[in-house]
Amino acid sequence: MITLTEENYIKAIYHLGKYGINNVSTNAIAKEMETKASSVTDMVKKLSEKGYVDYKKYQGVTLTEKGKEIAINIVRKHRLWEVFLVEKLNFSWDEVHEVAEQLEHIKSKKLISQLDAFLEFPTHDPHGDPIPDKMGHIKKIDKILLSEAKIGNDCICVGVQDSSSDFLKYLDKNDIALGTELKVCHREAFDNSITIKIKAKELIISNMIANNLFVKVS
Amino acid sequence: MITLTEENYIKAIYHLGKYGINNVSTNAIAKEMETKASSVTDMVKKLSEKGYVDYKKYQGVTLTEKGKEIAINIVRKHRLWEVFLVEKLNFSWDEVHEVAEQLEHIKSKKLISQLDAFLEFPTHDPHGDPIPDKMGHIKKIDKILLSEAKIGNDCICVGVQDSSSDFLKYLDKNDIALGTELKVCHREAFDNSITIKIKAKELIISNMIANNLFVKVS
DNA sequence: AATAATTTTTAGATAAGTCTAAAAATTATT
DNA sequence: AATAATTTTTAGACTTATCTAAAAATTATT
Repeated sequence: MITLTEENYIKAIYHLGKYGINNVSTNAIAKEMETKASSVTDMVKKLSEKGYVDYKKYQGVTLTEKGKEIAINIVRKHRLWEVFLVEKLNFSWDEVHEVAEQLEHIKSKKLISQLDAFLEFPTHDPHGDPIPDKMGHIKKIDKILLSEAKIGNDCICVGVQDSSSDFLKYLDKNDIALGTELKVCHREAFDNSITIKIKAKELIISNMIANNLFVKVS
Repeated sequence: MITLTEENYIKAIYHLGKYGINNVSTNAIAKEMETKASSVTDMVKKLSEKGYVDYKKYQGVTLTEKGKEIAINIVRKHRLWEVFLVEKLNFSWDEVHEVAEQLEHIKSKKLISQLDAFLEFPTHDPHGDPIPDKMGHIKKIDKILLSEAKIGNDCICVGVQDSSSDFLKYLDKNDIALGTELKVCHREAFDNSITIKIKAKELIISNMIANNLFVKVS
């Protein structure tokens, strides 16, 4: 059996490993998990013994296939629950994360397959992140950061990088949601802020915002 | 903060205390929790320090108001989730318990109040047990055991005492569900088995079955 | 290449929850 | 009312996951 703590470590390693980093460092995990490096070393040894990660002293860890399977399943559960909370229980997209963090650890194959069907097999969660299917396959969409879009591009919002409450509330306030169409009008050389047009309205967006919003160029 | 283990002990004490027993014994809790009496003593001391139970050595425990509140909230969550599983995710009534045991520990007030609304404020779970409302009030219905019904009584099934998979499957097999109407035709003096009539069909039911099925005499 | 800075690991301690075995208290039996 | 049986508690040990502080290894800097 796998414990809740083990699941959380595996999930953290998965998320850190996604960005091209193959040997996830002890310190990175400690930061992500808000714990101490020494605790991470202990846990990493345990995960290694159980076959969830490959680990060599001082070299960081990489998920094994077995570990990756578990991570993807947790991500799948997390994202399906997020869809449920937004679609069925009227949560807003900045409220779902904490609750989904709890729900993702519920163990029942039937629960998840039925939930998936009940939600009509959604492919993306409320933040635009893809939901792995039953087999663990993840559909990648060719999204770019709004900060990388070119002047004149017509775009459609497809996801967020940061899903903190503050960022999502900012988007809500400015009528930016997934599916919103916008045009990149101007980039200010000095601070890389950009002017975008949503419907008729113009809006100036800081580089930091543009760096956390994914779009698809149409 | 209250731990998962503490919640489970409080729930067990609540269920044991319901049947008129005021000072729930260490051994009874140990049996219910499938653990050892010594573990119970340790935990009961902790629950007492935290103000969830009144406890005097060798005298058993009673839930305080604070403890009862927690217990009722867990019961509410458990039963709401059971309704969700049956009504929305097509679980059968013998499959819901295990999963609800996990879901009942999810902490989010909004989740439960929204789930309650989504399910249209159900008053009973799939086994006929009442669902406490937001304030912890529990509506009692005047149900009796089928074994206590008199010959000639017209009854309607309103609940089960035992909700083990075996018992519920037996009921399914014999077309007995909540809401099913039946008439008590005959009681066999020797073994207290009774003959009931459901629609046109007659069925002989052992005393053990009749002792676990709640009915309302109409 | 030697030293400094950083990262990682080890060693030992702590808290939660459990266990076994033995002691103490309660309840039942003669 | 004394003894037997049962229940409950205590004492000490174990596991999981955490921590601090110090040691070891790696990486960066001069």
